[in-house]
Amino acid sequence: MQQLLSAVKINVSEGLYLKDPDTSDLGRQILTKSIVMIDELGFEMFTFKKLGQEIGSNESSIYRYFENKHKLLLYLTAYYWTGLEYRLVFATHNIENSIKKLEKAIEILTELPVNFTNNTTINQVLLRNIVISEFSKSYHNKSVDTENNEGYYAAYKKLILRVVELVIEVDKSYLFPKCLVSDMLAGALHQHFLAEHFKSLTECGTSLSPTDFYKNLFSKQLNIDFNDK
Amino acid sequence: MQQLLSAVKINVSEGLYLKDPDTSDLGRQILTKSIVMIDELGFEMFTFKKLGQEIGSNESSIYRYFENKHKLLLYLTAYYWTGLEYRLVFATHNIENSIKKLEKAIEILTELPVNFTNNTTINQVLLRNIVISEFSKSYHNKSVDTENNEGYYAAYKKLILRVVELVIEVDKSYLFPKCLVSDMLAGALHQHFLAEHFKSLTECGTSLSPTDFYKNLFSKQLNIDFNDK
DNA sequence: CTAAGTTGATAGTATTACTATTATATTTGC
DNA sequence: GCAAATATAATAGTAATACTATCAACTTAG
Repeated sequence: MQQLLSAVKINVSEGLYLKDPDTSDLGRQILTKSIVMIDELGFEMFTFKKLGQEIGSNESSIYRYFENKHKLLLYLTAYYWTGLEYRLVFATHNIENSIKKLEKAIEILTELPVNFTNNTTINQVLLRNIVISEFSKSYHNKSVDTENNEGYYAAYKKLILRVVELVIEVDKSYLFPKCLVSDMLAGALHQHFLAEHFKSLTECGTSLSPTDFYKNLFSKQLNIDFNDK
Repeated sequence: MQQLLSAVKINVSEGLYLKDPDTSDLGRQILTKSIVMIDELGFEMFTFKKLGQEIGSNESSIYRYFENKHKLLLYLTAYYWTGLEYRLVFATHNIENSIKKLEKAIEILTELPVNFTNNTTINQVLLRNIVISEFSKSYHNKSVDTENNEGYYAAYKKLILRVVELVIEVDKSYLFPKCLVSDMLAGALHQHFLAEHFKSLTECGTSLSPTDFYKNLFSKQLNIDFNDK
């Protein structure tokens, strides 16, 4: 399975780049180092000039891959959500029981990842940090509707709707499957953030995790028991 | 009550401004117009220079009130959360039944506001729009821990912890009161945003609202019925 | 009436977010 | 092995941002 995953090439919406960064050394270096630098500096302080200096390349060369840093962020987050969906599909495809399936889905969407592929270009752990802190900035802007039309959020939406199907499978009568799943996906990021910076606002920490919270939440919402055999 | 509320002066943490904007004409104009402009342009496109031009004043004069636009955003959002807490306290203080109390709290925290005070400086409706789109940006940055220590998020935390108390009053045995409330407060903003820009990811829209979702959520989590008499 | 405080106007700096141009490598196709 | 195409590097330049500093003008309080 590990090998299977490492062989998967994750495709990201073409509008997000000018030139596919996964087809050249420089492109892959842009991905690798931008993740490290955005994690380190935060998105606002991160610039293409600084990135160029880090990778011993030139600002203008980076602009040939990405129109601007916002598009790069969209690329990285789309990559993240697509990767999560792959994981979800692989991890659940051979589970028969739909409750067990949903349980697995919750785990995958709420847990912090380890580096789950052998991909050496993209550091999954740092990428997850970026998604926690920066993803909401990618859609909280005035061009969100245009960008949504361009399909830049397709990976995120697809992932949510896939889990919505699982929820419906478990409880057809539940009124808010979309709210519940979209709440969980954004909420899990938020709870991880609170656990790090606003400890007084969450029970999540060393003994309890967002996964525990959302499993409990889902089981009561859908009137199911994840501990049943 | 309306008069009582309009007489309330909302105090915001002193570190957020260099000079209290509520003590001069220019200061109040900064508040009034910045809300309109941030709502219109989005926070990134909003600048003190443009604001100065709008209110017929000078960039440098605005800098005498706020160190930078980030501090202004923190001021505005702190003002918003403080105002919400006032509303919550006034609306629940004469309710005996703790379930009814919690129900009221959910309504206040998840509904879109009308202009609930006579305050002519601050447009509550626009301010709420700003909170929906921009609040998460205010804490998603590298100085969040310092700013948290300075008390810049005190209003937000106080509000959450007040509702956490209500949850505990209703169900002492529930494991995740803080998660539940912090999830709701961020989640309600998120659901309103989805309803506007990602309709496929939420049931919230014309017939169902975030309030409906979270009332349903809380009632199942805490095993209570908001429709009981 | 004077002193203190408030505002306005102007100027200046470093940085950002690009675009354009040209030179130099490197790859590839034949 | 060479020409052509492509990729990268280097440099320069622009408009805008996010400030800081200075000084003059006006307002207000004692």
